[in-house]
Amino acid sequence: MEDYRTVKLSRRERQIMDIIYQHGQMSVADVLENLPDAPSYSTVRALLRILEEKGHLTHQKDGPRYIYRPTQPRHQAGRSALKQIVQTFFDKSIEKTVAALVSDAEVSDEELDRLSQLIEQAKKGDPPS
Amino acid sequence: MEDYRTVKLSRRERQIMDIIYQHGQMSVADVLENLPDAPSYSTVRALLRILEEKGHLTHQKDGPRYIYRPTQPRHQAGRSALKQIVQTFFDKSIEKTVAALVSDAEVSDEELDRLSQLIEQAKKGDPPS
DNA sequence: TCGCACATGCTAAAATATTAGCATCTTAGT
DNA sequence: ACTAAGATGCTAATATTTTAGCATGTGCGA
Repeated sequence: MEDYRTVKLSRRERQIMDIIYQHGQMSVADVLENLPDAPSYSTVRALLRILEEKGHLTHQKDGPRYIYRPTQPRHQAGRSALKQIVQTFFDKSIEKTVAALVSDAEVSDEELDRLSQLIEQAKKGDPPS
Repeated sequence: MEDYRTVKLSRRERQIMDIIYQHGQMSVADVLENLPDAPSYSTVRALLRILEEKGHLTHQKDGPRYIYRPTQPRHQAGRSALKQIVQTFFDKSIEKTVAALVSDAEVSDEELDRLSQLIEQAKKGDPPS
């Protein structure tokens, strides 16, 4: 699946997708609150409708209002987005990418330990065939 | 510094920035070649000019042609982009992000070993004050 | 139940992004 | 030095995005 962030999406559309992925699901009002340089309510509604037409969102009714959420699962969208970043900025190298992540200075020793475990598991759990 | 991918950039503008970050520096013709749904030469030139006006690119002359490259260093832009992804898709968790990276199945054992080393170094090299 | 608050449906205007074309300049080779 | 190939400067048309406004529907509390 193609990363929606590289797909033919306009600036506002991308902003909205990002916000909704971050929160899981949102009403129009929720999106409006979280949108930088917030436009009008109507504007947000129009964009949500377009994103639904394009197949990136669905909505369900919650009382009088619509609740929107992504059609593509979050983890899957995250993977694609990550892949795109790795390719663009880190020469497709997982190593360089992780290096950038852990050099953030705000990563605690506990977290680093958990990362070590994570990698050990990856080694055992998914050996090359 | 703000991630240029979340900044007020149009679809084409972002595409171009990504391509140039991926390659380091490029001529107009280079960009054109690498642009999906390639428009005309003039179009690409116009976009490069706009991106330069906005401060995201600079150019220098190389013989008869312009060579464009980003004003913000690649590693810095990469960090910002990564941060944005971590926030949007992985609940700001480095751990979840790395988990997604190493579960890619195409990560070799050698690479996983290097990752382990990387994390050990991070633990020793940058202890919390 | 009734009405108000607040939601959506729809349409259309304004702003911005995208594109192309022509005139002009500059380099590299003859 | 001259010229052809190919680059940029500039301007303007087209397409798309972004926005707002008004009419209409719907749920919840008095």
